[in-house]
Amino acid sequence: MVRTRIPPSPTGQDIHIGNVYTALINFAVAKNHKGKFIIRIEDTDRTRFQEGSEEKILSSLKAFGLKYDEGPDIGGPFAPYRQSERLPLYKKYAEELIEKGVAYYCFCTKERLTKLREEQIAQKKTPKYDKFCKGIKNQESRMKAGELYVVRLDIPENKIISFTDLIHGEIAINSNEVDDQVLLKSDGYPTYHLGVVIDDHLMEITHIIRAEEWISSTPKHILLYESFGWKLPLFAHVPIIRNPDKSKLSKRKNPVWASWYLAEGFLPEAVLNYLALLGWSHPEGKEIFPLTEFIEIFDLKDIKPVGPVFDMKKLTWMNQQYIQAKSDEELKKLIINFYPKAKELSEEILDALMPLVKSRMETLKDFEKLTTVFFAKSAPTLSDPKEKELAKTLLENFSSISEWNDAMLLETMKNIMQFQKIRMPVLYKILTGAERGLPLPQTLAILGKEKTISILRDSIK
RNA sequence: GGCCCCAUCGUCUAGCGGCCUAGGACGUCGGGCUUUCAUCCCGAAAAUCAUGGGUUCGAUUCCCAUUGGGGUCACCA
Repeated sequence: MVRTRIPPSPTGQDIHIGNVYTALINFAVAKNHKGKFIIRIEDTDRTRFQEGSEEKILSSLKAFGLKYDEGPDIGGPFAPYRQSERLPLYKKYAEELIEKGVAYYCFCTKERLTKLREEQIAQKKTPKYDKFCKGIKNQESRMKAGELYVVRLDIPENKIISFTDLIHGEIAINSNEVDDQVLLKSDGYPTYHLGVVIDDHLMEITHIIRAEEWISSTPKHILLYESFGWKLPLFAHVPIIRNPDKSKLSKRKNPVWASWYLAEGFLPEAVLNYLALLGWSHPEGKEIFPLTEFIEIFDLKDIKPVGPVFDMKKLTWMNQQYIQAKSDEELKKLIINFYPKAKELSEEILDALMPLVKSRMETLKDFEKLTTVFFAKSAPTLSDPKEKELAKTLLENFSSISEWNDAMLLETMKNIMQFQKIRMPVLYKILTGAERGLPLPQTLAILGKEKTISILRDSIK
């Protein structure tokens, strides 16, 4: 049984879009193998903990359609799925490591650690803990005296630790490059390294699929698995999504929160489709395909190890494609849901608007600015005398239209344009305030004669 | 800086030794359609396959080096 997971930490206002990408891959691998996709909240950093973050993360995941089989809010056979609720476990395993002699207590103060690091940096050496506390005397009495301590992993010297990454292949790192990582913090919480390994094992995770930035700490994890005598899971490090300047996608340079994309009117399935195309391509060269199809044909080994740049332009195009593929009825629902004010319009108007609006929306947000004329309470008065004159002409001509439909309106407008030697944008400006927009005759036909006339009256006041 | 990962049009990518005078998509620029703007359709520009060495009858494809980019070096994940 394939089991994958993502371990978000509730330290931000929402889930990072890069994590949505990782979640997508985890989800696809699990579902492709008819396995389970799990969410485990890694809330072990009390200083960075943010209230409400977990709820937001979970709701975003749901909004994107990445339905998880086990998680903190829905439970599962390996509950609890929140690390803060599993504290005794980590302590127990940390002690086991001490007993086995592969970890040790450390009483070093922040000050000593800082000083040590500064010295090492001054000597142009890689900062590393000097194992000062390894085998130190009086441990018990110091602990009893209330001294703070941590548990550190005792990294062996000069040992090659290698593993096969499903995306990168063989990766070997010398243990000399690895620091004696703190496993259990002085507040009793585990660090990421202890927490993931224990929980991934206990929760029977088969594939560790995470971002590439974790490659360098994988040796620590492997050492832990070996120390516990546990079977190693499969590792796959997916590329890190980049800013246009190639640096790691960050909120300073790009919108990164999942809900931002939703709030901007991007469709979840479009975002997922776009994400799927990063580092991976459809065997038939398809650009647009549903999640179900992706799940069916996706294979981890086909992911390219290169860090792709996040291209908002292509995402926007993708979104537009998805909007166009919607039926009028579906689109209407999406719009009302996104922009509740749309309900002020009658069902009839909304229905008539859909085909007009569909090919002109890149995001759901675009509906608002495309349809302002329908929501305007009164039209602004024109100041330009020429425009005013034109408005009068329109008023006269429109008033005499007996059959108020787009064909008649177009005919009338064409005549005026020809006679006045003007182009369409001029009429747009007068009637809608903008120089372009939805097809004018249709717009006015939907608006109705009465409203159109009143706009023109207002404008020449 | 040490270590690790990576390297095909501006961007996402196809390519897994000969089919490549390198294909597709986004974007860009032309054109068509047309009542504006879009959609849609057609076309164009755009990569000396980072560079230099090998291996081979033959390298975008394999190997090495260099260069460049990224990641990582916390009681954060």
